[in-house]
Amino acid sequence: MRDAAPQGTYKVQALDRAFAVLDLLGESETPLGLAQVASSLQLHKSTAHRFLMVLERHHMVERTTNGKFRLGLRLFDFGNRAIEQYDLRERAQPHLRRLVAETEETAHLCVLEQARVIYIDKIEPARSVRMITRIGSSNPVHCTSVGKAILAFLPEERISDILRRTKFERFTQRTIATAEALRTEIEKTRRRGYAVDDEEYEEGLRCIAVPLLDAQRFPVGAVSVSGPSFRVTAQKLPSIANHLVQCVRGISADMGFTSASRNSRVAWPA
Amino acid sequence: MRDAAPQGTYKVQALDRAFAVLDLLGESETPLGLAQVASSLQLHKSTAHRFLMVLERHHMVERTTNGKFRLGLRLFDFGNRAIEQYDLRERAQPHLRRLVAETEETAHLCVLEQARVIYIDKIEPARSVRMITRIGSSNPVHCTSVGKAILAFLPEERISDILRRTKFERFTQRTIATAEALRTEIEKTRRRGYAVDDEEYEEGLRCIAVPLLDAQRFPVGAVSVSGPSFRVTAQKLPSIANHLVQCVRGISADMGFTSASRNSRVAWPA
DNA sequence: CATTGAGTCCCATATCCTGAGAAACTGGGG
DNA sequence: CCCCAGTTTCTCAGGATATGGGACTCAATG
Repeated sequence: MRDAAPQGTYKVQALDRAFAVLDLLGESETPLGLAQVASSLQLHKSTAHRFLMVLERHHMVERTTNGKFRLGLRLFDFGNRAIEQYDLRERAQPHLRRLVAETEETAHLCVLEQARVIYIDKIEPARSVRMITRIGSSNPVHCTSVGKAILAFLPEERISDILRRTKFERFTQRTIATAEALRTEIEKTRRRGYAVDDEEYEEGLRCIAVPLLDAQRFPVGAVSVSGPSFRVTAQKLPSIANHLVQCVRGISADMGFTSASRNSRVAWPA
Repeated sequence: MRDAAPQGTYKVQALDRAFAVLDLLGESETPLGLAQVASSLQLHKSTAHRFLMVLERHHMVERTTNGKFRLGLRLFDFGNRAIEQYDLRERAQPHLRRLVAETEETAHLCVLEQARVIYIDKIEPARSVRMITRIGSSNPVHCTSVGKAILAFLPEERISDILRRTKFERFTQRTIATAEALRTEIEKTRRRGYAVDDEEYEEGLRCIAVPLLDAQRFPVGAVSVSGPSFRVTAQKLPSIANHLVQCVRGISADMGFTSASRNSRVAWPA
């Protein structure tokens, strides 16, 4: 769905196909039968079958009792290992919880990957409309507060690279649809220190984000607070931003991102 | 590490290799360079390189700033999707939290996959020695309370199948090392309704588990409470077991596992 | 400056994957 | 009970596809 045509200089057909299978099963709400997989991906049934058997041997997919396929728990294992290397998530959690307690709105923790932001954690207030975000999923930068927050503190070179790769898809009336508009928005963000998404991604949803800077003032991620526009009003923005800044400061301290530049950045790449 | 030789009738070399790469990166504490990957897996430099490039294109691995490779966040995405299909985890969480509050020990939620148990959630008490379990990882059935709890309520056929496939690796002095011994242990578990792991997996760690039964009284998982032996004493076992039973009952109710047998089990395979 | 080791890239070859097709199931309905 | 349609499983020979030898670059080291 996201990147339908995985082209590139290096190719291993079998891998592209295998990931296409996993993608398909991941997108699907319900488990799929062999025939469905084969036809969806235009694979020969015997090819699809072989792939599924191999994937099953690796526990990347598993079969339900009625013989259909769905994603396997090995992926869950891998996912946890992957995220573990970012101990950011773990360290940030207590701070996020406090933030949620203070604001009573949903908080997200994100990092930038390539030209998109990935949600690596979400904390929801005790009772609230449940947000539809899925941890692990990614969004474009141009229509999210976290995207703009990170963008604003990136070196110019990275910014233009990312803007070049962004498609500026429209989601609502207010979605920022051009690179120029986003540039002025970034400027604004940089000045006031926090980014706002005012129903630019979803009707009725307002978000506000602050970047998380490492010792070199490089944005390693961002924290946001999101809620329905009628609760997250314009007047409340500064107050929420303040909570966000406190939260981010706490995380920075925990991560050892003190202003004194660290001697090595080996363990903490962008 | 776990299953070093992924043999089977169906084979796709490229996939086996790709997963070996992911495995390697997942096991490794630190990111690895191309040369390390190639030599660890006995792959040619150029082969390893191509795989890593393709995996990177799919975001299954990513490069740190110093050019080394580690697991990518796409895996995190997949992992979350995989676990989402088990809404068990989500539903169970509040109950687990309460259980942890009551017992002040760590709680785990597990399911059975093939012949091993997989930890799909872990809740830790506010302050406690941190347990080393990693969510998503799997353990054999014979040395864990959850394994025994599930085993005890499985149909005979499945039990013998699993016992046949278990290697009865020893971890401590007390590890149950034979199928016969495990059988009598299972019998005991069935009678008293809860399973105990008395330092059978790790020195000084005692666990107690209760199975989570669906409407057909089929064990879909298990919940356990674990803590240092000096706190989780023999006298406390019945009391903890009681909390566990309450917890599991709550989850069952939430999942709709009422005693009245449900009309369809399509959505809930083993 | 030579040397060593890591990473990137190209290309002819043989290996490994592909997909046609047939067999084995499954589960309705007549 | 039998047949049929749909699905899954299995086999095999041909050829597309991944393989790995090797050349090249770059950086670090002596």
